[in-house]
Amino acid sequence: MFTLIRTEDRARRGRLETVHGTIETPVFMNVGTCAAIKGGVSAPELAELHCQVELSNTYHLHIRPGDGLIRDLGGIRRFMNWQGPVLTDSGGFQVFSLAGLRKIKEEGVYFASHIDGKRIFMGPEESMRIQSNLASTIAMAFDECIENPAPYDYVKASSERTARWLLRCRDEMARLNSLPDTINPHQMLFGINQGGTYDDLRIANMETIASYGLDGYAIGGLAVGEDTETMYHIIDVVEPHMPKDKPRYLMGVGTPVNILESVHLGVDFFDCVMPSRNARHGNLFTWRGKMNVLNEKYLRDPRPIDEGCGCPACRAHSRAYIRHLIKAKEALGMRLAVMHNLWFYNDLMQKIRDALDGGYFGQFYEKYRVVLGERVAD
RNA sequence: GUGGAUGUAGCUCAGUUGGUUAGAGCGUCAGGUUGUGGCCCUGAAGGCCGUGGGUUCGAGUCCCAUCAUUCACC
Repeated sequence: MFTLIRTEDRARRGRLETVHGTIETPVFMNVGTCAAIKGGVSAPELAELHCQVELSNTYHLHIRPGDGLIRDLGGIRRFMNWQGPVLTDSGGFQVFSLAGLRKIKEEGVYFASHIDGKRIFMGPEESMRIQSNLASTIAMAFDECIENPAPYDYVKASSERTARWLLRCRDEMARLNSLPDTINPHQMLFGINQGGTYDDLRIANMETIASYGLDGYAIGGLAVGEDTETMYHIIDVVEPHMPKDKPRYLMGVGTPVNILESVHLGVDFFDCVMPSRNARHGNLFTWRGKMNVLNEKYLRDPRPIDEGCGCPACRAHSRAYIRHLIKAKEALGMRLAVMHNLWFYNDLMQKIRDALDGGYFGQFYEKYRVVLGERVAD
């Protein structure tokens, strides 16, 4: 059940109630591909970082350790001891970004595992069955994610096929949810909009899938090669055609500024590997902009990463220490950096929600769309 | 002490029969990273080629001496 609490122009303050807890939106979902946040942050610690929704991945968990095993152990939430909601990505993106030797047909995709090269088939029904076994709160539709730019005719054929796959996802999900031994019989399904960088294909696709009456709608196929202005343009074009009373999810995006701009355009859900991946290489986010803590100027800097930050790294450790740990490839260095960035992203979303609640999101947006994209001065 | 081997970037090493401005990997410095393969990409700085002499139009390369490191044998 999704409720719009307040809007300011196109920006939305909402609430999604699920069987695994309530999600306050706009929200950033913390990416834990293999039922783990890379960098060594456990699920209970994730809660301390104010994470609301954990994101895991169908493709990776299907290959290892296997969705049957996770089902036997009570589903992914029990497996990783995460109390809150979980969103599982369908595997569509990974099939196209990781797997080798793929062959796309109407029934689904034939591809080779990136772990051992084993031949695997995944289609809409397989993806739904895996996600049902994982027993996530929200399942994503199985789609084809096309890199931009791509030829018009190919994008048209592909997005139409993805829409046909979506109906099969919906039907299979309904069947699985009605089975007596399903772990989460209330599993939700989000459809995914495709259409590359072509306005007419995006709109046609969105209008088609909006009629399917799903639990939420995602914009996929962005931040995959096109420039940032094109990405904003597509969101701007598609958003008016998305159901107002359903959550909107922009997949795989993005930088703090990307998120701010997209909330401004009416998006509710986000996920991105950026806070964790960048953290592992010393790129940290602060309220005064971006920082590379590996820079030599931080060699003897006794200050925390971001003064005023309440994260476990900033409460206890200096820039000099964290710089040393990452350079020495100590696991603790990555862990502290990842915790900081996840805390920052969750804090960013909290402040966005506060601004929407307080009716000053416009001012907040104008101020931070500039600051957050800059590099910290000192 | 005798004989051999090796000395080139911070480290490990390429460098053709002597021929433009001496290269690579790693490290360092600085960018990038968007539904995650603990990756990957881009750029930059950094050299009296152990030292001194010689041969030559021209030497990292050939010759002599010397120093250092190292191995073998006394």
